[in-house]
Amino acid sequence: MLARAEELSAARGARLTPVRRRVLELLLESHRAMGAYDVLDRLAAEGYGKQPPVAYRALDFLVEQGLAHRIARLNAFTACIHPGEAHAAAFLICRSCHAVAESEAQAVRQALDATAAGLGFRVERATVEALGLCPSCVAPS
Amino acid sequence: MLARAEELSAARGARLTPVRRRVLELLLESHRAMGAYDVLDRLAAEGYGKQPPVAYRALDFLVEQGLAHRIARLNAFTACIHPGEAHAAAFLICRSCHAVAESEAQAVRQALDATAAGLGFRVERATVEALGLCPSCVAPS
DNA sequence: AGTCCTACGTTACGATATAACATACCTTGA
DNA sequence: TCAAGGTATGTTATATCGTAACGTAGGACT
Repeated sequence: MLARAEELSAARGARLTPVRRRVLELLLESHRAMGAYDVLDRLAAEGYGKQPPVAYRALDFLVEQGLAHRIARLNAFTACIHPGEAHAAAFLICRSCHAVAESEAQAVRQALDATAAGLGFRVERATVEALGLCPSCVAPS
Repeated sequence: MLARAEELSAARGARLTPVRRRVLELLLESHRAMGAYDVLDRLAAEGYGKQPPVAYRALDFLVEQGLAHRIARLNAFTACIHPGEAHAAAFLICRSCHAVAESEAQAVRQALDATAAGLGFRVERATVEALGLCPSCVAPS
Protein backbone atom coordinates (compact mmCIF):
# COMPACT_ATOMS: atom_id res chain seq x y z
CA MET A 1 0.00 0.00 0.00
CA LEU A 2 2.81 2.37 0.86
CA ALA A 3 4.62 1.46 -2.33
CA ARG A 4 1.50 2.24 -4.25
CA ALA A 5 1.20 5.57 -2.49
CA GLU A 6 4.77 6.34 -3.45
CA GLU A 7 4.05 5.59 -7.09
CA LEU A 8 0.91 7.66 -7.16
CA SER A 9 2.57 10.62 -5.56
CA ALA A 10 5.58 10.42 -7.84
CA ALA A 11 3.37 10.14 -10.90
CA ARG A 12 1.78 13.43 -9.95
CA GLY A 13 4.95 15.23 -9.01
CA ALA A 14 3.99 15.17 -5.35
CA ARG A 15 6.47 14.05 -2.73
CA LEU A 16 5.63 11.49 -0.10
CA THR A 17 8.10 12.81 2.44
CA PRO A 18 8.99 11.01 5.67
CA VAL A 19 6.37 12.77 7.81
CA ARG A 20 3.65 12.28 5.24
CA ARG A 21 4.58 8.68 4.75
CA ARG A 22 4.64 8.04 8.46
CA VAL A 23 1.20 9.60 8.88
CA LEU A 24 -0.14 7.37 6.15
CA GLU A 25 1.37 4.37 7.91
CA LEU A 26 -0.29 5.37 11.15
CA LEU A 27 -3.65 5.66 9.42
CA LEU A 28 -3.19 2.32 7.69
CA GLU A 29 -2.30 0.59 10.95
CA SER A 30 -5.30 1.96 12.79
CA HIS A 31 -8.60 0.48 11.75
CA ARG A 32 -10.47 3.33 13.23
CA ALA A 33 -10.32 7.00 12.34
CA MET A 34 -7.55 9.04 13.95
CA GLY A 35 -7.93 12.61 15.10
CA ALA A 36 -5.26 15.10 14.05
CA TYR A 37 -4.02 15.34 17.62
CA ASP A 38 -3.76 11.55 17.92
CA VAL A 39 -1.53 11.64 14.88
CA LEU A 40 0.39 14.58 16.26
CA ASP A 41 1.13 12.81 19.53
CA ARG A 42 2.59 9.89 17.65
CA LEU A 43 4.69 12.13 15.44
CA ALA A 44 5.97 14.14 18.37
CA ALA A 45 6.95 10.94 20.18
CA GLU A 46 8.97 9.93 17.14
CA GLY A 47 10.93 13.13 16.86
CA TYR A 48 8.87 15.03 14.31
CA GLY A 49 7.41 18.44 15.00
CA LYS A 50 5.20 18.87 18.02
CA GLN A 51 2.81 21.55 16.77
CA PRO A 52 -0.63 21.06 15.20
CA PRO A 53 0.27 22.31 11.70
CA VAL A 54 2.70 19.42 11.34
CA ALA A 55 -0.15 16.93 11.59
CA TYR A 56 -2.71 18.98 9.71
CA ARG A 57 -0.39 19.62 6.79
CA ALA A 58 0.48 15.99 6.39
CA LEU A 59 -3.18 14.96 6.68
CA ASP A 60 -4.31 17.63 4.23
CA PHE A 61 -1.68 16.46 1.77
CA LEU A 62 -2.87 12.86 2.02
CA VAL A 63 -6.48 13.91 1.54
CA GLU A 64 -5.61 16.07 -1.48
CA GLN A 65 -3.70 13.19 -3.02
CA GLY A 66 -6.59 10.83 -2.42
CA LEU A 67 -4.54 8.72 -0.04
CA ALA A 68 -6.75 9.46 2.96
CA HIS A 69 -10.25 10.64 3.74
CA ARG A 70 -11.65 12.99 6.31
CA ILE A 71 -14.64 11.77 8.28
CA ALA A 72 -16.73 14.86 8.97
CA ARG A 73 -18.82 13.36 11.76
CA LEU A 74 -15.73 12.41 13.69
CA ASN A 75 -13.36 15.24 12.87
CA ALA A 76 -10.94 12.47 12.05
CA PHE A 77 -9.09 10.75 9.23
CA THR A 78 -8.70 7.30 7.69
CA ALA A 79 -6.44 5.87 5.03
CA CYS A 80 -8.09 5.39 1.66
CA ILE A 81 -8.29 1.77 0.68
CA HIS A 82 -8.61 2.44 -3.05
CA PRO A 83 -6.02 5.09 -3.71
CA GLY A 84 -5.70 6.09 -7.31
CA GLU A 85 -8.99 4.61 -8.43
CA ALA A 86 -11.85 6.98 -9.03
CA HIS A 87 -14.44 6.00 -6.51
CA ALA A 88 -17.38 7.30 -4.53
CA ALA A 89 -16.85 6.38 -0.93
CA ALA A 90 -19.26 5.98 1.93
CA PHE A 91 -18.06 5.45 5.48
CA LEU A 92 -19.63 3.01 7.87
CA ILE A 93 -18.90 4.01 11.43
CA CYS A 94 -19.59 1.51 14.19
CA ARG A 95 -20.96 3.25 17.27
CA SER A 96 -19.93 0.33 19.42
CA CYS A 97 -16.34 -0.53 18.46
CA HIS A 98 -15.60 2.68 16.55
CA ALA A 99 -14.29 0.82 13.54
CA VAL A 100 -14.65 2.75 10.29
CA ALA A 101 -15.12 0.91 7.03
CA GLU A 102 -14.83 2.51 3.64
CA SER A 103 -17.38 1.23 1.20
CA GLU A 104 -17.84 1.73 -2.50
CA ALA A 105 -20.95 3.83 -2.89
CA GLN A 106 -21.42 4.49 -6.56
CA ALA A 107 -25.12 3.68 -6.29
CA VAL A 108 -25.53 6.03 -3.37
CA ARG A 109 -23.75 8.77 -5.23
CA GLN A 110 -25.90 8.28 -8.30
CA ALA A 111 -29.06 8.49 -6.22
CA LEU A 112 -27.76 11.67 -4.64
CA ASP A 113 -26.82 13.20 -7.97
CA ALA A 114 -30.27 12.40 -9.32
CA THR A 115 -32.03 13.85 -6.29
CA ALA A 116 -29.93 16.99 -6.46
CA ALA A 117 -30.35 17.33 -10.22
CA GLY A 118 -34.10 17.31 -9.72
CA LEU A 119 -33.63 20.52 -7.74
CA GLY A 120 -31.16 22.01 -10.18
CA PHE A 121 -28.25 21.48 -7.83
CA ARG A 122 -24.93 20.25 -9.20
CA VAL A 123 -23.02 18.02 -6.80
CA GLU A 124 -19.26 18.31 -6.80
CA ARG A 125 -18.29 16.46 -3.64
CA ALA A 126 -20.40 14.28 -1.43
CA THR A 127 -20.06 13.31 2.21
CA VAL A 128 -21.81 10.04 2.97
CA GLU A 129 -21.35 8.65 6.44
CA ALA A 130 -23.45 6.07 8.23
CA LEU A 131 -23.50 5.52 11.95
CA GLY A 132 -24.62 2.11 13.13
CA LEU A 133 -23.38 -1.32 14.03
CA CYS A 134 -20.69 -3.25 12.22
CA PRO A 135 -21.12 -7.00 11.60
CA SER A 136 -19.14 -7.96 14.73
CA CYS A 137 -21.18 -5.68 16.96
CA VAL A 138 -24.56 -6.51 15.42
CA ALA A 139 -24.09 -10.16 16.30
CA PRO A 140 -21.66 -10.43 19.19
CA SER A 141 -20.09 -13.86 19.07
CA MET B 1 -43.82 26.57 11.46
CA LEU B 2 -43.30 27.72 15.01
CA ALA B 3 -46.85 26.74 15.88
CA ARG B 4 -46.21 23.33 14.49
CA ALA B 5 -43.01 23.06 16.51
CA GLU B 6 -45.00 23.96 19.63
CA GLU B 7 -47.50 21.22 18.91
CA LEU B 8 -44.87 18.62 18.24
CA SER B 9 -42.95 19.45 21.38
CA ALA B 10 -46.08 19.47 23.52
CA ALA B 11 -47.22 16.17 22.07
CA ARG B 12 -43.98 14.64 23.26
CA GLY B 13 -43.91 16.27 26.64
CA ALA B 14 -40.99 18.45 25.62
CA ARG B 15 -41.03 22.16 26.29
CA LEU B 16 -40.28 24.70 23.59
CA THR B 17 -39.05 27.35 26.01
CA PRO B 18 -38.30 30.96 25.03
CA VAL B 19 -34.60 30.39 24.30
CA ARG B 20 -35.27 27.24 22.32
CA ARG B 21 -38.07 28.88 20.42
CA ARG B 22 -35.94 31.90 19.66
CA VAL B 23 -33.12 29.72 18.37
CA LEU B 24 -35.54 27.92 16.10
CA GLU B 25 -36.76 31.29 14.82
CA LEU B 26 -33.20 32.34 14.09
CA LEU B 27 -32.57 29.15 12.13
CA LEU B 28 -35.80 29.52 10.22
CA GLU B 29 -35.01 33.11 9.28
CA SER B 30 -31.55 32.27 8.03
CA HIS B 31 -31.45 30.37 4.80
CA ARG B 32 -27.97 29.24 5.42
CA ALA B 33 -26.59 27.14 8.25
CA MET B 34 -25.75 28.98 11.46
CA GLY B 35 -22.82 28.13 13.69
CA ALA B 36 -23.44 27.76 17.40
CA TYR B 37 -21.51 30.94 18.06
CA ASP B 38 -23.55 32.88 15.51
CA VAL B 39 -26.62 31.80 17.40
CA LEU B 40 -24.98 32.59 20.71
CA ASP B 41 -24.14 36.14 19.62
CA ARG B 42 -27.76 36.77 18.71
CA LEU B 43 -28.99 35.33 21.97
CA ALA B 44 -26.53 37.34 24.02
CA ALA B 45 -27.58 40.53 22.21
CA GLU B 46 -31.17 39.78 23.17
CA GLY B 47 -30.55 39.31 26.86
CA TYR B 48 -30.19 35.55 27.03
CA GLY B 49 -27.11 33.85 28.43
CA LYS B 50 -23.74 34.70 26.94
CA GLN B 51 -21.94 31.39 27.31
CA PRO B 52 -21.60 28.57 24.76
CA PRO B 53 -23.71 25.99 26.61
CA VAL B 54 -26.75 28.23 26.24
CA ALA B 55 -26.57 27.93 22.47
CA TYR B 56 -25.45 24.32 22.35
CA ARG B 57 -28.19 23.15 24.68
CA ALA B 58 -30.91 24.84 22.71
CA LEU B 59 -29.49 23.50 19.44
CA ASP B 60 -29.12 19.99 20.81
CA PHE B 61 -32.70 20.10 22.01
CA LEU B 62 -33.95 21.13 18.57
CA VAL B 63 -31.93 18.40 16.90
CA GLU B 64 -33.19 15.75 19.32
CA GLN B 65 -36.76 16.86 18.70
CA GLY B 66 -36.26 16.73 14.96
CA LEU B 67 -36.81 20.46 14.62
CA ALA B 68 -33.31 21.16 13.36
CA HIS B 69 -30.40 19.38 11.73
CA ARG B 70 -26.69 19.53 12.25
CA ILE B 71 -24.56 19.87 9.14
CA ALA B 72 -21.36 17.99 9.91
CA ARG B 73 -19.28 19.50 7.12
CA LEU B 74 -20.03 22.99 8.34
CA ASN B 75 -20.20 22.48 12.09
CA ALA B 76 -23.47 24.35 11.80
CA PHE B 77 -27.22 23.97 12.09
CA THR B 78 -30.35 24.49 10.00
CA ALA B 79 -34.05 24.35 10.79
CA CYS B 80 -35.77 21.19 9.63
CA ILE B 81 -38.32 21.87 6.95
CA HIS B 82 -40.33 18.70 7.56
CA PRO B 83 -40.58 18.50 11.32
CA GLY B 84 -42.59 15.62 12.61
CA GLU B 85 -42.58 13.66 9.38
CA ALA B 86 -40.29 10.68 9.17
CA HIS B 87 -37.83 11.55 6.46
CA ALA B 88 -34.34 10.88 5.23
CA ALA B 89 -32.66 14.18 4.59
CA ALA B 90 -29.76 15.13 2.39
CA PHE B 91 -28.25 18.60 2.50
CA LEU B 92 -27.19 20.49 -0.57
CA ILE B 93 -24.61 23.08 0.31
CA CYS B 94 -23.78 25.75 -2.24
CA ARG B 95 -20.08 26.54 -2.21
CA SER B 96 -20.74 29.88 -3.84
CA CYS B 97 -23.62 31.48 -1.93
CA HIS B 98 -23.52 29.15 1.08
CA ALA B 99 -27.22 28.43 0.92
CA VAL B 100 -28.16 25.07 2.39
CA ALA B 101 -31.15 23.19 1.03
CA GLU B 102 -32.69 20.20 2.74
CA SER B 103 -33.80 17.57 0.29
CA GLU B 104 -35.80 14.41 0.69
CA ALA B 105 -33.37 11.57 0.13
CA GLN B 106 -35.26 8.37 0.65
CA ALA B 107 -33.69 6.89 -2.47
CA VAL B 108 -30.22 7.81 -1.31
CA ARG B 109 -30.86 6.31 2.07
CA GLN B 110 -32.15 3.10 0.55
CA ALA B 111 -29.07 2.80 -1.63
CA LEU B 112 -26.90 3.35 1.42
CA ASP B 113 -28.80 0.81 3.50
CA ALA B 114 -28.44 -1.72 0.70
CA THR B 115 -24.72 -1.08 0.29
CA ALA B 116 -24.17 -1.35 4.01
CA ALA B 117 -26.33 -4.44 4.35
CA GLY B 118 -24.13 -6.13 1.74
CA LEU B 119 -21.29 -5.75 4.23
CA GLY B 120 -23.35 -6.80 7.22
CA PHE B 121 -23.49 -3.27 8.57
CA ARG B 122 -26.71 -1.93 10.04
CA VAL B 123 -27.24 1.78 9.46
CA GLU B 124 -28.93 3.72 12.22
CA ARG B 125 -28.28 7.30 11.23
CA ALA B 126 -26.94 8.67 7.99
CA THR B 127 -25.15 11.88 7.18
CA VAL B 128 -25.57 12.83 3.53
CA GLU B 129 -24.21 16.19 2.50
CA ALA B 130 -23.39 17.42 -0.97
CA LEU B 131 -21.16 20.34 -1.77
CA GLY B 132 -21.69 21.98 -5.12
CA LEU B 133 -23.57 24.74 -6.86
CA CYS B 134 -27.17 25.66 -6.27
CA PRO B 135 -29.42 26.53 -9.23
CA SER B 136 -28.84 30.27 -8.87
CA CYS B 137 -25.08 29.89 -8.81
CA VAL B 138 -24.89 27.27 -11.58
CA ALA B 139 -26.56 29.66 -13.99
CA PRO B 140 -25.96 33.21 -12.80
CA SER B 141 -28.69 35.43 -14.20
C1' DA C 1 27.30 30.10 -6.00
C1' DG C 2 22.89 32.19 -6.15
C1' DT C 3 17.88 31.85 -6.61
C1' DC C 4 13.53 29.46 -6.14
C1' DC C 5 10.42 26.60 -4.46
C1' DT C 6 8.75 23.32 -1.30
C1' DA C 7 8.41 21.37 3.07
C1' DC C 8 9.05 21.62 7.93
C1' DG C 9 9.02 23.72 12.39
C1' DT C 10 7.55 27.22 15.64
C1' DT C 11 4.61 30.83 18.02
C1' DA C 12 0.43 32.45 18.59
C1' DC C 13 -4.26 32.48 18.14
C1' DG C 14 -9.06 31.46 16.62
C1' DA C 15 -13.06 28.35 16.44
C1' DT C 16 -15.78 24.67 18.14
C1' DA C 17 -17.49 22.08 22.10
C1' DT C 18 -18.28 20.21 26.81
C1' DA C 19 -17.69 19.25 32.02
C1' DA C 20 -19.08 20.75 36.28
C1' DC C 21 -21.40 23.51 39.32
C1' DA C 22 -24.93 27.09 41.00
C1' DT C 23 -29.43 29.01 40.59
C1' DA C 24 -34.15 29.47 39.31
C1' DC C 25 -38.39 27.62 38.15
C1' DC C 26 -41.77 24.46 37.56
C1' DT C 27 -44.39 20.55 38.86
C1' DT C 28 -46.59 17.19 41.97
C1' DG C 29 -48.11 15.36 45.95
C1' DA C 30 -48.48 15.16 51.22
C1' DT D 1 -49.24 25.56 51.18
C1' DC D 2 -45.12 24.25 50.83
C1' DA D 3 -41.43 20.79 50.63
C1' DA D 4 -39.15 17.55 47.23
C1' DG D 5 -37.60 16.48 42.95
C1' DG D 6 -37.03 17.25 38.19
C1' DT D 7 -35.95 20.34 34.35
C1' DA D 8 -34.03 24.45 32.42
C1' DT D 9 -30.92 28.28 32.62
C1' DG D 10 -26.78 30.57 33.62
C1' DT D 11 -21.89 30.66 34.91
C1' DT D 12 -16.78 29.43 35.15
C1' DA D 13 -13.42 26.93 33.35
C1' DT D 14 -11.36 23.96 30.19
C1' DA D 15 -11.07 20.60 26.45
C1' DT D 16 -10.74 19.82 21.61
C1' DC D 17 -10.16 21.07 16.85
C1' DG D 18 -8.02 24.05 13.41
C1' DT D 19 -5.24 27.87 11.06
C1' DA D 20 -2.51 32.35 10.18
C1' DA D 21 1.90 33.95 9.90
C1' DC D 22 6.67 33.80 10.19
C1' DG D 23 11.37 31.72 10.03
C1' DT D 24 14.54 27.98 8.49
C1' DA D 25 16.41 24.11 5.86
C1' DG D 26 17.21 21.61 1.80
C1' DG D 27 16.78 20.25 -3.02
C1' DA D 28 16.56 21.77 -8.09
C1' DC D 29 17.87 24.61 -11.42
C1' DT D 30 20.39 28.04 -13.58
